[in-house]
Parts: sequence; structure tokens; C-alpha cells
Amino acid sequence: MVTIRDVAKEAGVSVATVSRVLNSTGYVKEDTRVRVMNTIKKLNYSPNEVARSLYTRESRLIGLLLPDITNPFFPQLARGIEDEVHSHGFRLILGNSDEQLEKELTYLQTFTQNHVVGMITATTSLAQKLYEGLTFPVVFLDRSSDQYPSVYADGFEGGKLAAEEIIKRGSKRITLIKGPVNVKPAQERFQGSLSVLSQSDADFYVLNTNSLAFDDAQKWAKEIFQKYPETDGIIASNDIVATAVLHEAFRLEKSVPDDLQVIGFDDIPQSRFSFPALSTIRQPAYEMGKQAACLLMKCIKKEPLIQKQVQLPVTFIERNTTRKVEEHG
Amino acid sequence: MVTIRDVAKEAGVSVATVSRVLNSTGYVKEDTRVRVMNTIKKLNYSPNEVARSLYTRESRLIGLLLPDITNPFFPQLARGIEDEVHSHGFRLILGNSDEQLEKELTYLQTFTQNHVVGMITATTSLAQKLYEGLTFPVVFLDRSSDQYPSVYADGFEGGKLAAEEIIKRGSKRITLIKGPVNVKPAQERFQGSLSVLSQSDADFYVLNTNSLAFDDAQKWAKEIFQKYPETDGIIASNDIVATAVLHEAFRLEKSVPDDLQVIGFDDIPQSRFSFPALSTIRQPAYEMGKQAACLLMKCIKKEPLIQKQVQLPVTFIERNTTRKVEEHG
DNA sequence: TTGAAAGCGGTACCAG
DNA sequence: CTGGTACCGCTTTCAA
Repeated sequence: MVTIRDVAKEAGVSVATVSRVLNSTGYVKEDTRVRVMNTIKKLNYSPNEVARSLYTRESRLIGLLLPDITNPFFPQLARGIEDEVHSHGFRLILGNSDEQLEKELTYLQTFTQNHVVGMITATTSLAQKLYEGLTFPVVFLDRSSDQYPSVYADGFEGGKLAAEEIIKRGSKRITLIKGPVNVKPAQERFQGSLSVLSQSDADFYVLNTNSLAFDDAQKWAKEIFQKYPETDGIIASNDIVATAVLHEAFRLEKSVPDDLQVIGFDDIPQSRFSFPALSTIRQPAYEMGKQAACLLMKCIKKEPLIQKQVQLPVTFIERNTTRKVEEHG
Repeated sequence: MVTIRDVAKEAGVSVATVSRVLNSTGYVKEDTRVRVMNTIKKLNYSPNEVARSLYTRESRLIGLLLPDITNPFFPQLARGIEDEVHSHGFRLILGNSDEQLEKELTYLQTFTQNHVVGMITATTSLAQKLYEGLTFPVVFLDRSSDQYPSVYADGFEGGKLAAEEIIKRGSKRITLIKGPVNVKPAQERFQGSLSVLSQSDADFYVLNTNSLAFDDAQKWAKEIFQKYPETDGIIASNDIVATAVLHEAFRLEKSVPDDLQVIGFDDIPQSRFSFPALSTIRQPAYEMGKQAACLLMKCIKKEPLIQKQVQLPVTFIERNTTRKVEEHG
């Protein structure tokens, strides 16, 4: 491995000088700068980030904590983040928390030990105080925080939108699936939908659930049609759950959207592929990731934050699990 | 930040001793070991990985290079890897290459500069010589290599299987979509299918393509039905492409699987959600990730490799885009 | 069984 | 403008 000392010797200068040209700090005569640059190229030298990091107490690494990369919503976030930070010369350490406090702690420690310059977290942590001792900036993604900069979609509005659209399209006996209590975005949507439903003249039934996984959702789906067979509209916690509902409806030979409307949440890439193609409330995942990364970049560069909270709009994506409504009906 | 010196002072020993208890190396009297452990806990000390890494020239980081985390096949790989390496105390630095040589190089440098202990790559790099100068072990995933340990599914066999199944189920005029030439696994499948088709009595048409993205695939799909409208069986490069084909078939009101059979490749999670549910050749992605990580762990621990090449079997997943065949027909 | 001290490969202060 | 050198926090000889 070629070190800064090798370069210095070869170029006939001191390590201090090499360091200066490397970082473009202090004064270096143009001649020597060029000479050093050449030896660097000649020796194919690239500075040891670890050594640099030890002294400066900062790496070029950024921690990214996600609930589960296998959930199709998160790769989009991750990619938005990567594209942004990569262009600033930063790289990502990735962790999956599975919404478990213990794993989250593990990664917080990893990030600290490796001198990350900042982190982005999209995981639960009802206990925000976990983040208090940290020596680097934190951005919350997909969930809001009063204390920390955060980027999130307007879940409450999304929930309202879902309820409004399903009512507007004629459902009268609506099932509202309440997501896990510890998943904050799911609760916000739930509250949004609830606020609309409670003021509407539709009957509705709230189903408590404790996960957003497909296999679990299949059970909820069965339960819904058993307990509330006359339901003609289902607002699901997310697109995965909605898809499970769709499957069960198909199995029971319910006609979607004529007898039953279904609305999801997220607009994950595969939602357009389901049958019927899923109507859903879209969160701009890639954009959210990108914005979170931008916010973090600003924190790192100590630039003032114009706004700490970035709330991105959600939109209703009309596909085929909801009925058409005549605009001038 | 509390350092090893703080612990040493507090415990009334030298830093050398603290280091010894930290790493369980050398002799330490039980009394002092306990005392040191207690102060560590009391001070909530956790060693600085960067400093450690500088001296040992090894971090606890592993590089993971993927083509694109947004492609649903890869999160599964990533998760398999993460679960395995996490249990050994390692963490991941994640990079997307987009199959671009330049980005790949960037990450190779990042990994080197950060002293990763090893890396797993699932990206193209026709230029395997890129990896030759590396000072840490490399495992190839989803593609095979003669020189490096690698984990991959049997693409050639998978291609054969797809062709056999579609023929067995009655397609006579088959379209074979040839994936991008620089994506090796796609080419292996292609060759596998080709070998079967060329020996069968089916007519077939080969469509050249240069990407595996959905939006591009929609164009190929249109092209297929234009150029070869009488086709009654399509073997797609992967599930994404197959889904695009399905969409176009639906638009043209082709009846699947009665008039047209479609087979995909990968069995990404959403394939069961498509309509009709996609028949496909399954690659055990999570398992592949896990195996690759195991292999890397062995390389890192310098344990002998029983086998350098791990080839995992592919299986035909029969769903609804292929016809049923009576077993004793 | 323990401690002193020499690095690991950079950065940055201070002197010249 | 340039060089010498003291760190950054940890590991590992070598002596005691």
C-alpha cells in the first residue's frame, strides 16, 4: 500500500506539502503542486480514509437505517439517498432494523464507532431520546420529528384523501385497516381516514392489525370478509396489505371495483401490476430520499436550514380498484 | 468521547491492559479483567473502530456492490447478506453500480480506502481484472467466475427448464427474448433456452434487447406482437420483462395462458401478484445472498473453502401464465 | 501479569 | 511557501 510518505519521498517534498495539495489547503507553489500531483498519479496513490478519519473524527460515510430493505417502498428511498449523497462524495452504511429497538441500537453504535458524518433513519424508534447523545446530525425520513429535521409525506392528508375518494366513488360500508400502532406513518393515515369517515354518513368498521406483511395481511383479509361481509370498500394500510385484500376478494369472487373498492397506500412499483391495477395514495419515495439527503448535506455543511420539516404531497393514483366518477355527474 | 485512556485511568491500569481485556488477548488477571469490564460499562465506553482499523488495517465493514437496489431481485440478495454478516459482527457499505464501469471503480476505491475486510459484487464487470489488485477477498454473486469464489443460480439450466416447460405445455411458435449481452446471467439463460429450442420442433424467434427495465420492455412487447403476431409462447429475460409482456398481451386481448403462454425468470416477490399470476423460474435470492456471505466469512477467517463455486438450483414455479399439463396425460 | 512506547497514515500547527 | 512534528485512539511488541 502506497502512503503519503511514499509520495512525499518520491516527489522530494514533505508529507505536509503532499497533504496540502491533497486537500487544497494552505499555500503550495504551482510547480510543486504539479510535481506532487504527478507522483500521486504515477504511484497510483489514494489517501487512506481511515487514517484521515481518525484525525478529523469524520469519515465520508453516512448511516442509513431502514426497517427492511426487502419491503419495496424502501429501496426507492435508499436509491434517492444514494444518488444524492454519492454526488457529494459520501457513501452509505446500510442497516435493517426490522423495527426492533435492539437492532437500531446496534446500528447507532456502528455509525458512531465508524465516525459517520451523519445519518438518515426511517425506522420507528418511539424512543427518540436514543438519538440525543449522537455527535452527528440525524435526519428522519418517512416520519416526522419536532426536534430533528425530517422529510415525510403528508400521511394524515393521504388518509383523508383515501377516505374521500372511496366515499366519492360510492362505498357505503367501509372497512378501515388500522396499521401497527408502533408504525407512525400508518397511524397518521389511519387518523386521516378516520377523521373523514367519522364525519361522513358511511358505516365503517375498523380492523386492528399489527403488521404490514403480506402473509399476515392475508389473514386480516379473510377476517374482514367474515366479520363484515357486506363491506363495499376497504382502505388498506399500504399497498402490500391492499394486494392481499385483492387476492382474497378474487378468491371469494367479489367483483372489484363494482362490488368492492380497494385503496392502498405508497404506490410501490408493483402496484400497477396487480390485478386489477391498484388505486392508491402515492408517496414520492425516490424524491423523499433525495430530499432527506439534501437536508443532511446541509446539516453536515452547517448551512442554515430554511425549513427543518419537509412535507411532501401525496396524490391519489386512480387505477382499477376504484370506480370511475363522472366529472360533471 | 470516552477513549481507552479514560478507561485505563479510571480503572488504574494501562491502556495495554484495557486493550487486552477488550480483545481477550494475552494474560490478564481475573481481578483486573473484572475491574476493567466494570469501568467500561460504567463509562459506557465503546472502542473507536476507526482507530482500531487504522492499526490493524482491517475494519468490520464489508462492501456490497449491486447493479441497482431498486430492481426487486437485489433487495432479497442484500437482505440475505446482511442477516449473515450481521451475525458475525460485520456491517455493509452499499453501492449501486447501474452496470457502469466507472461507478464500479468508484466503489472499489471506496472499499479499499475504508479498509473493508471483504466484498461481494453482483455487478457486471466484464473486466474481472479490476478485482486483481484488491487486498481483500471478493465473492461474486449472481454471476460465476473461475478465479473468485462465486454463488449463482444455474442460469443455463433455468433457461433450459423454461423452454422445456413451455414446449411441454404446448407452445409451438415461441419467442425468446435475449437479454442485454453485458448481463451475464441473462445470457446464460438465453443460451439454455436456445439449446432446447434449437433441438425442438417448435418454430422460434429471437428478439434482441438491451435492457431489463419495465419501460423498455413495454416497447419490446409491442415489437414482438407486431413482428411475430402468431407467437403462442414467450420466454422473457426476467419477471419484470415478463410482466411488461403480460400487460401488452392484456391490452391486445390475448388470452393468457390459452392463446399465449409466458414464462419469467427470478420469481421476484411481486410475480405472484401479477395477473395472471406469473409462471417463472425461481432463483433462491435470499439464500444466494446468505451463501455468498458465508463464503466471504470463510475467506475472511482464512478457513479453507470446500467449494469455491456454489451453484444453487432453480425451480419452475407453476402459476397461471402457463397451461396445466395432466401428469398421466 | 502488566506497562511503556512505537507505530498505523493522515492532518495541521508552528517555525523558518 | 515548505518542513518538522505532535497528535487522532487503538494494538502489539518488548521489558520489567
